Amino acid sequence: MADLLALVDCNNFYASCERVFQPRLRGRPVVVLSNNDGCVIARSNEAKALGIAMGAPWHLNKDLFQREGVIVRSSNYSLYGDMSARVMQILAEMTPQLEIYSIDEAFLDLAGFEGRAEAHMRQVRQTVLAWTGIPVSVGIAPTKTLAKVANRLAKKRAATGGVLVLADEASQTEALAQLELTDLWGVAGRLAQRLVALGIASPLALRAADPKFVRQHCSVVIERMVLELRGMPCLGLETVAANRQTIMASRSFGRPVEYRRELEEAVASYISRAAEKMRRQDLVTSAVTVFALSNRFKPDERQYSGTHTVHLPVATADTSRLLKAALHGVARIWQPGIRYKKAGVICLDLQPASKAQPGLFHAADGPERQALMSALDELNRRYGRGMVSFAAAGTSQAWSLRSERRSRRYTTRWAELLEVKDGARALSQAAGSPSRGPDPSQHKTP
DNA sequence: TCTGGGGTCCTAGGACCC
DNA sequence: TCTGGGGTCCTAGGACCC
Repeated sequence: MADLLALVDCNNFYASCERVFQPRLRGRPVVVLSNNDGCVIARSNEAKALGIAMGAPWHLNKDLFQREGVIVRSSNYSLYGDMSARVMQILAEMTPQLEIYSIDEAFLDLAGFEGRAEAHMRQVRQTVLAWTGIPVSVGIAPTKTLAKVANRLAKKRAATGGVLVLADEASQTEALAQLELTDLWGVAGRLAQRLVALGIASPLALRAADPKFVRQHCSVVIERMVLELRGMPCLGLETVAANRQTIMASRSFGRPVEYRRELEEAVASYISRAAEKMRRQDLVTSAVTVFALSNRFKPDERQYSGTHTVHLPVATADTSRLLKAALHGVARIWQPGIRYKKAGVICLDLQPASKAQPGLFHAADGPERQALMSALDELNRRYGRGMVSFAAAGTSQAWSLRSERRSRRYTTRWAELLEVKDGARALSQAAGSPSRGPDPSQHKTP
């Protein structure tokens, strides 16, 4: 039999956290609201029983909340982050391998617990509850997708005592028979519609589907899902946290924004938040996306979604440099006459500041560019395509060495990249086009 | 008047290369 | 200059998750 893994999921996490510190909330309907108190992002079981939906806008439900005596809390992310760390700490102490999947979920490797997986996880569940006050549910199965299924049913069926094992095909079949397509992890409305159109109307039908067929008509994601439902693991346990790829800062506006100045001010504050986050994590970015959207809830207003990415000559987490780039982005996407509802910035292509790669070789259009293009060909021949790439930056063209992370499939080491960089500079100079970008050798990485 | 914020992965399609 | 196939890279956008 395949190794088992467990999914531990905190019940109604944010609502449970509030209860830990306010015992009077126990047994009563509790909801937690999003940042601007805009909509519901967590509900206690009692609140769910009242029919309050996830994401329900507060302003449309105020009356209901009042009538039913629902206790409404603003979110307190530092509290939730702290509680999460305590829960994860306990899980890590009780099982050797785990993947922290989100603030309130973790996958645990149960290899080595043969024959006592369920008993062990009941023990874990009791310990977490006793030491933190947070109730959790546990699903145990051979694959992540089935563990999600088990977890969902463990939450729903009181008789399970919060732990459900789906180790064999018979129990898996029985479980899947009770679910809708959209109960599966990774299937939401659109995908479910597509599957139904293909004649696949239930989780059991999906399990029985031909993997190649669903890949052809949907995607490789669904193909994997079919195999996972059959108990064949396609999604491994990622015990080492992957490096973050993007950092975003965005907000909805309390009232529509109609002046460019206002949008610029908002973007400036997002940039400073994002830059702060990056510096805290010792990261730098080499491209910033700016976006701004109209109000999608007002179909009679003109709809607009503007987005523009600005490539930076040097990877940085410096607020003023990022701001300059972002304001350039605002200039590109600004449309007068739009009532903007939301905007934000996304810092892409994150790299550790200590390993940040310096160096872009700016080139003008025209003959110089031709010369650099042939230099690029030469580099591609020498080092393989993709090592040296070409990026548009405003009206000029920029040469950039791709980050080690982006080009990991070329398995190139840092020393070799330096060699490529020097080669590129030598070539561009030989081609009669002095590099006008910052001199990479002068650039001090922090 | 009031409807979250922060992520990931995948695909399609165009540009460009050999 | 044209032809075509095979390939990479980039971006936008869709879909999903918590």
